[in-house]
Amino acid sequence: MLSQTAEYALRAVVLLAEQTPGTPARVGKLAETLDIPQNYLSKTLHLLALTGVLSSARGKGGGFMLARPASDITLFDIVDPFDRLGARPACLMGQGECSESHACAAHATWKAVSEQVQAFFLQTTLADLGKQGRAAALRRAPRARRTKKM
Amino acid sequence: MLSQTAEYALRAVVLLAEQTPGTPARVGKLAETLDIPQNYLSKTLHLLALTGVLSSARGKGGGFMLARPASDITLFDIVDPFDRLGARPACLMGQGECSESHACAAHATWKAVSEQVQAFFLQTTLADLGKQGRAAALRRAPRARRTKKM
DNA sequence: TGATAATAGGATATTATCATCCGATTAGCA
DNA sequence: TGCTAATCGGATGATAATATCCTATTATCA
Repeated sequence: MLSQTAEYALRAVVLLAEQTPGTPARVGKLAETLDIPQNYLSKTLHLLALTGVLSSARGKGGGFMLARPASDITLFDIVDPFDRLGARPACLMGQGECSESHACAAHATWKAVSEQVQAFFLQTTLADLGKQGRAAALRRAPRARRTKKM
Repeated sequence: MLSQTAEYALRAVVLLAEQTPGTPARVGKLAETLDIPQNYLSKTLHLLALTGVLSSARGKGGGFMLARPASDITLFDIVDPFDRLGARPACLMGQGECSESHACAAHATWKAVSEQVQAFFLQTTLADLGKQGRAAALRRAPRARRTKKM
């Protein structure tokens, strides 16, 4: 679903959200905890600093930390710089223009599902991830109708 | 959302479903119509023939055609050989085991959305794609709450 | 039975993603 | 002001996905 890079970013930011606010965390420590290549994570987090999700401090005692409250950071903010969730052509079949009027074969059916995915990333904040218990407010999906063949 | 290969497969099979049944279509013609590299499409369709979705005939007058009625072929059947939709670890954060008991931070929230996506592929058949008009039976997703920053 | 039209499929090239290396830059502290 | 700890970031290497090439195989038809 997500690229490796976006997944790294997500895991690192979730970890940062658990840190005591105001104190930056070193990339080396994060990378070790999460088992992610350090230099790679460094660049990934750097990009998130450029987009305003994180703030970074160089030099001794430096590191990365959230740039704003967890409740103000959506999963979209974290993932989009890497996976372009927004710019993605919503069309399943890769058709250039696939609007209501000029729809591809899968358009109508896919659109509803696709919007739910986008809404999830746009609406879920870092803070929401903490409260796992009552997060099942989202209604469950219906069970699959057929079993796989193959 | 889908890999290039899976998208090619989907578009080709949709086109095959529109063909008059019983008469195989040549890869060369399909590739030209869909603007897909011919040799690449050839292998893609060959794999679908191996999984039983298509049947193929060699020699003069040969080609590919659906192996069973369009209403018996789900999008999952077409896409899974390439993108392993089923085997995909359902965990957003790439955590190895992410069950109800030992859940990652995003588990509960993501699960509902993820299941809707899977259900879409499992339930939607090639035949369904034809009837676009009334396909909006699937309820619409709620509108996004926040606007993007960046 | 030979010519022709089609898929079958291995080998290989191309491209994008993922990852590493290492020097440059910056900030804190003695 | 020099030493050290950290990010910054370009260059480069490794791996997987995508695409092409070319020959083998199979079936139809004259």
